[in-house]
Amino acid sequence: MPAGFSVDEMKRVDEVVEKRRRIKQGELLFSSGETFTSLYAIRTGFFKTCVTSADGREQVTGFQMAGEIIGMDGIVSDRHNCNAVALEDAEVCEMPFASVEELSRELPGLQRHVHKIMSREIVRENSVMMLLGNMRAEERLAAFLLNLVQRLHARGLSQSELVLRMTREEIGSYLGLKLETVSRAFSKFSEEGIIEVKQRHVKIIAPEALKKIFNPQTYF
Amino acid sequence: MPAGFSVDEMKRVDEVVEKRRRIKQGELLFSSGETFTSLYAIRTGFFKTCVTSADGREQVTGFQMAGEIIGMDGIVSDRHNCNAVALEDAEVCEMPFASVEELSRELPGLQRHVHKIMSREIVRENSVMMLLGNMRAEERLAAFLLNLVQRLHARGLSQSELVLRMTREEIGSYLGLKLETVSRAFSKFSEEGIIEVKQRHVKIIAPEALKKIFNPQTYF
DNA sequence: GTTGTCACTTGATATGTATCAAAGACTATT
DNA sequence: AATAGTCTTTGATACATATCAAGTGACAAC
Repeated sequence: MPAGFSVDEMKRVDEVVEKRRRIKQGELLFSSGETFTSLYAIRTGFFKTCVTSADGREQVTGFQMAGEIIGMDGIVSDRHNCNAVALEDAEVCEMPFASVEELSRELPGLQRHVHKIMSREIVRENSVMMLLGNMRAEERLAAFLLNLVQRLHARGLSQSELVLRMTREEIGSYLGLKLETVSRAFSKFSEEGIIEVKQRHVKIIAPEALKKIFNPQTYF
Repeated sequence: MPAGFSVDEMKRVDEVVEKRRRIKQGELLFSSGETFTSLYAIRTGFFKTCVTSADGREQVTGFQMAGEIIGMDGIVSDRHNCNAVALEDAEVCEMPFASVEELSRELPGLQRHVHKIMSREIVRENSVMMLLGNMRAEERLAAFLLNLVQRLHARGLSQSELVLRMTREEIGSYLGLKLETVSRAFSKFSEEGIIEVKQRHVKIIAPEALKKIFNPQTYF
């Protein structure tokens, strides 16, 4: 994944990948409390990560797709601090963190890459905090949809059509809303002709309108 | 800060600290968009970090005190992605990130330490997401107070008394509440004899009651 | 001591989202 | 093709927090 490596270096990075692991839909890649050993690069499939409070409330902390790295929550305490659940059949590369650290001591490019991945996660969570703390339901959903298509488009998929891998409840958990509120926001967007929704199939008709909802001030 | 170094190693870690910088109350240590060069270790004082949306809404993303590291948001894009504001006169150590990376390639202990700090921030933000997404006003404030005293106590200060360095509005921004709601929650706790509040001076009378509010299920 | 400013508290009301409830739509199983 | 189960939509109502407004208290400057 990191660019700018020689053939030899690339080979060594490849060797860090210990093995591939297949995860079926609904299964856990890792769970909270489990000993941390590895980061995982998602090759195919779609995950959610979530934390659970002592009294059982669940908060989805992110949705991850092919090419993204999960497991960094485990580094601090040598135990995972969240659950990672496959939302569709998935395949990941297991990268023992000790090997990642060892090799990144030798390859500054890899080291920098690891740092950037963790920093990106911090910055992403900052913007989720902004969503949860300041935005209204429709703004949250607009931001969520725009973020999803943008990431899917970066993977060669459509800019305008997407298939949601998660339920309304999971979207709601991520956005700090109840599933009914998510459903109503979808319906509202649909009525306004901004999107077309058919179950989990979403077609974005008016991306500009979504952006306007997400961030009204930019448009006056 | 990291333990388990030899005298020589400790000396080299010390050398990474380029210079000290004093920040007056209300001033910025760094701001969003600014070029990222360094992490900062807080020696004394108290900071908030916050992000601002395009339409001017502000979200406080954290409060940081002596011994904590800020600036990791800047690594991913070589630009800072949040503002760091001193809430009281402060002194920080500037640690050029290039030097940190260089030295941590030689000292596995330092490397691990850097990784843990970033992972800790990811995990912290996960629990803030839980707060913002699932908890009610009083639960949020209870969690906030418990977290603050716990961190202050770890620095040798009282377990039960604290002086807030931030306004009700800043607490509210962090917790996704309006300042009036924060104020009402303080008053409620005070009426119930859980805390004593006198402006920014807070005395925790019944920590168990706070813990119970934060997490009702644990107590039945 | 007086004035001004800013932070905070408290009350009344408004509003957005949650909750409760029921029905409809899709998927998987048999 | 029928059935069960899950997910989703929609309506009616409840509730927590926001908003608006006024007043109080603390601190700094003069």
